[in-house]
Amino acid sequence: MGTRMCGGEPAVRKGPWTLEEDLILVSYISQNGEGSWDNLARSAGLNRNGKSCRLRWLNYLRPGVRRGSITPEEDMVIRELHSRWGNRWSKIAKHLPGRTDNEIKNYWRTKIHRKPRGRSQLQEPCEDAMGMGMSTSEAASTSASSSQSQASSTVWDEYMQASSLPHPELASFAADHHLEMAGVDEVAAAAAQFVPTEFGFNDGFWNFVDNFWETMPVSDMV
DNA sequence: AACTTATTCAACCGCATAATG
DNA sequence: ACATTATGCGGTTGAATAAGT
Repeated sequence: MGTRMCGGEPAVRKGPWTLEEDLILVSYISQNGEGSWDNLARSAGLNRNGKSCRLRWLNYLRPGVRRGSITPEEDMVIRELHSRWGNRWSKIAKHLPGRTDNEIKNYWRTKIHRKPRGRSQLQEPCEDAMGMGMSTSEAASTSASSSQSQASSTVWDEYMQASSLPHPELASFAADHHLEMAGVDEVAAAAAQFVPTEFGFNDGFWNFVDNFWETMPVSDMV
């Protein structure tokens, strides 16, 4: 996989992103902003198509993207919103700060609405993740995914040291994640005090978000 | 230890819609 | 009004790895 050759011409790269590509993409966007993805890919010198760049940025490299296990509160929100909207992953993701549609979709498929793949279908019935005690596979997944997600964190480590990026505006964060949520202004204002000056959000911010879910009934959200 | 099966999740694909000329 | 291009979304796949035998 990865690069495919086509009549000797180097094809547009596919497959997993390398550290170098991540760095190129991040530093390019930090200087020129996101959008115009096809053009961005060309201008940045990335041998990728625009869609691939967009996906990589939105799901993994963008500041504020939250990694790690889905919390019980998030699980609850996902279930509630899915019951209301169905597979509207991006819409659901807007109500889960830092989570992406892709991540929620994967979570739903693998943890909530488990549909066995592969040969043996006679596996255990849909185990309900409501138990929330993360199953053994959950714990395993953290280490399983480490190889790839670790690449991203390494990128950030290097990037943080090498660049002096302006801090992303909280407003844009709120716009990205809370747009349709009731009380967005209050959330943004209250969360602002936790936002550190460096790139990214600190624990206080996420604690705030977690607490927010406890106090904000799902039914209050648009 | 070697092999098989199950699981996870990053990334791709195709389609729909929006934006632009 | 139409054609073309860009963007966004949801479904699906496949490599990597864990778990089981």
